[in-house]
Amino acid sequence: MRYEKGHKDATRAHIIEVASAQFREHGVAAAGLAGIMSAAGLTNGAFYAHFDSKEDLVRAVLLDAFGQRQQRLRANLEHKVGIETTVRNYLSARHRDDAGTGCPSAALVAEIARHPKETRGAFTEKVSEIIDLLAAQMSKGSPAERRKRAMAAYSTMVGGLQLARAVNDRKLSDEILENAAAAVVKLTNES
Amino acid sequence: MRYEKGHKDATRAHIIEVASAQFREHGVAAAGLAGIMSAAGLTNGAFYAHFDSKEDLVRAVLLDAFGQRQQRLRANLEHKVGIETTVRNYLSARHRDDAGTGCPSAALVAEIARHPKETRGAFTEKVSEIIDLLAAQMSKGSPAERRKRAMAAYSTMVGGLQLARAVNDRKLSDEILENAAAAVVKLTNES
DNA sequence: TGTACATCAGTGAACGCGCGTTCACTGATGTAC
DNA sequence: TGTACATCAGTGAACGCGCGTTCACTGATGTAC
Repeated sequence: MRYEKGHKDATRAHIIEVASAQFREHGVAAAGLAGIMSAAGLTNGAFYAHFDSKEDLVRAVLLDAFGQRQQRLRANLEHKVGIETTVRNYLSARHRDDAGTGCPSAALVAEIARHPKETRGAFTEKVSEIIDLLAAQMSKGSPAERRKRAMAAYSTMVGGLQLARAVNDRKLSDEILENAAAAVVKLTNES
Repeated sequence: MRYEKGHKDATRAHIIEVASAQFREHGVAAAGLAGIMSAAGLTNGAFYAHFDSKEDLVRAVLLDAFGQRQQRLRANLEHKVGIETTVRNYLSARHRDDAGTGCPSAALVAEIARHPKETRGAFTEKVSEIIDLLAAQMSKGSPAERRKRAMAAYSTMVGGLQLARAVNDRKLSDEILENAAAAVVKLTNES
């Protein structure tokens, strides 16, 4: 073999990594395959040795990006990090200003709603798992009540981050982050 | 004159109306000018008699669509409709299933964040006014406190509606709407 | 009153461009005999 | 051991297509003289 074992898998993972950042930063539609492949150090023709279509890549990116976020949430759970820390990190200036490595929901949710059902299915599954992880970080209430509050919490987090990103006024943007975070913290501390 | 007085203004308004629906339904990037113009009963060449560029149309659409929503909120205020009704209408199955006539923030916020600063400026101004109108509907708390809660409320509404639209599972989608609405109602009734 | 010209909303073909996708090809390696 | 062939990740040009934008033109009307 010309390439060592595992080379192709590594290349695939690298394409996903590059695409993941570009999708979250510029949106799926605005990130072209030629740009992604050249940023990955390859030519555009090689793409179809790894993926069936751009849509196939979108699905792979969603699973990968959400998977990374789940790992972080699981680590938080294991180290008994409070949900307030999770929420404050999410609704932070750093997260607002670095979409490329941030939450896939905040970056892509509206676009996903217009994608084929396979893509939406992958998104749905991951969002449901994220909601469960948020619920697991809460201390008070029954599991069912916690999941309900986690849905509201995630809605506020995703919406607040997006509004803070879109708004052209630093002060208003900071206020949205702060007030959304305060509301989520309050909500999650109830029983 | 070949056309009666006001004809051009009416045509412009009609293009904005058609574009407004298409942008909210398919996104700005996915809605092409040729498709918008032909849906408006015109040919693509006529576009530039009304707008400088697609970006110019985006700004006009934002001002118009938000303006319509402001009118409805002002009418609610005048008729002393409770904020619970506003919130329940926003986080409803009908609003979820009809993006074309719905909230421009929920449909376009992530895309707006990637647009030029003039467009973001128009968005910012309108979002700030919407937040004020939500705050005005609240009964308890000082104006400053109400505006803070309105920011959190709007974040939850925008995020919840988007998640409900993207998710591929009717039950989960309904739950997100319900739990986001319950959290917003609770938040807005506090002092 | 009749004719020549100006106005202007809208037409429709064309522009260059980047998109997702296809495909004949390359070239380094492993395998068969 | 030496040679012919198979494998396969990656190359790079080309495909048709739709995009935003431009522009010479149309044709019905109002205006000037």
